[in-house]
Amino acid sequence: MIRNPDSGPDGEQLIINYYMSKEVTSRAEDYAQWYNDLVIKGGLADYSAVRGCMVIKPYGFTLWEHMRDALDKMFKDTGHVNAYFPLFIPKSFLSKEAAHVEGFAKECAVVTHYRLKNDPDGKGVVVDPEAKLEEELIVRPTSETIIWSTYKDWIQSYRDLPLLVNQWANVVRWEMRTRLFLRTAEFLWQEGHTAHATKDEAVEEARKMLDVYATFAEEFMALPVIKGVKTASERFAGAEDTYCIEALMQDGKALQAGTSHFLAQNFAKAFDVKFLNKDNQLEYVWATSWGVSTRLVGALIMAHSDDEGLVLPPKIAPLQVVIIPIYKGADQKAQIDAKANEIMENLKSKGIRVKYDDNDNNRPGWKFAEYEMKGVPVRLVLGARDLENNKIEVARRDTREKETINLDGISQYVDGLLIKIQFEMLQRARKFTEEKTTWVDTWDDFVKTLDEKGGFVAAHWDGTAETEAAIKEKTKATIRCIPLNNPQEEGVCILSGKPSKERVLFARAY
RNA sequence: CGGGAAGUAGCGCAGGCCGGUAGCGCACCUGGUUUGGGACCAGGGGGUCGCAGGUUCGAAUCCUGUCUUCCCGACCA
Repeated sequence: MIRNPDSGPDGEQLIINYYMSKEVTSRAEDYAQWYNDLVIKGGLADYSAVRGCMVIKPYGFTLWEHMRDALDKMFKDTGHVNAYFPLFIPKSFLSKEAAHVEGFAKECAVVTHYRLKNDPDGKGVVVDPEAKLEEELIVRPTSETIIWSTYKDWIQSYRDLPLLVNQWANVVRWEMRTRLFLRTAEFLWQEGHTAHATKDEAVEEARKMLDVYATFAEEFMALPVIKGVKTASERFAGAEDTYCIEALMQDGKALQAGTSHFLAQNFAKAFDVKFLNKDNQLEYVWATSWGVSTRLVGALIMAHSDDEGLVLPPKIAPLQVVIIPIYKGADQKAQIDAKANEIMENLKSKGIRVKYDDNDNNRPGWKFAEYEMKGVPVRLVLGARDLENNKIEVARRDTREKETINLDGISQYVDGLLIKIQFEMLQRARKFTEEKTTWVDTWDDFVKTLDEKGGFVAAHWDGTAETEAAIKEKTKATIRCIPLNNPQEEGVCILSGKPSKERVLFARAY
């Protein structure tokens, strides 16, 4: 089935070359196609036989695992524990919170039957009409309802609080239009669901988890984000406040990379979750929920990659270093093998994910291009000439710079280089985001900036949903967020001219 | 869900108008020569042409339906 299973670090089969085509559409030519090419040809994911669903391939899943593991540790470090709730939600649960059902009803997959039978006409199987469920089940689009129906049983007194639970799961939202990683009908994510005794504590939790997301995005994904709060119309269905991290992609469009919701007592009231406080009085519980998804992989691609392929930040790259030999004949090969294996062991002992690709089926140039496509941060090239001079060629993926380094101390050098690459990727992305953030004060400048420059546009807004909708209608731009700690400043709304106290961030978005 | 395009070997495509039993490049297998930016020679294997019906002596080709993907809109993480 799977041919050519290259062996990666610890025997993982990370690189599977189904796709041998060499061309990636350039960003300038067709940004959307460039993105698709990278996902497919970079070996991250494939289309599947199921509409709107993708297959995450080993290389892409390893990337996700590294993201997941880092986040999971951060959740645990902030006092959270993992649990698992059912995929199916009784239909009646969804309708208990009015705003929630309204937000999700249009994109729910529904289970109506529990059995198939042989087609009486002889071909295949059909749904058995006798096996209709009394109450249909919704495939979770998110788990607030099933979780809060459970929390009702878990929470009696203030001593049961706070309840800090996270789950890693798949969810289904029946999207009209899907895009690999960015919007698929089924996706992987984590959803944290917490219960608190006080409003302040719940708000603090929502803000804390937003900070966790922002820290993760910057430290691991090298993705600078803006922390903010959503306007009422962009709020999560059932939330009182939705916080978000917003990131800017290379094409100037914004992408919501994570959200954290202060749910107030909405779900507690819907599911009747009360606790006895210290004064022996019953109160409704305060709630939060927060999540990031495999969409982050899409963000990662669009923030850093280039026309040669993926560019992955070292901390989460499935492979951090690849070593490629160049040799003539078996004698040279043997010498190079010995040195390459020594380097590989040294790097592994530093915890670096490294692969020595001495596969003789492909020549060096082919491998260079292949690992550039896959976004491996550092490439080491070791040839007979290098061995003679006690040198090695070091190439970094992000800048495509090559240099020749003394072989002594190469593993320390690479260790440092990975840290440097991680840091510089963040610096570059941050500079890009800053340069693509424009302060404008007039409608004409607003439209012109969106059309010609893209990016975030910081402008005054009168605070009404009507104006927000009108701006979206006219320009396709939405209010991405009202930044946290936003400076207060007198001004007038760019559209209505009414007074405003602060600027908000507009952008066209994914 | 509306408009447009597409589906033929693992990948990229030709053939289709004009029906007659499928071809090219890359990849793959064998042998050899090679290896500092996607090598070359020779030989070889692989496809019920997305799927299901229909028309016909005969369908990749014509007709109908259906599934999937891409692009543009409306909805959303």
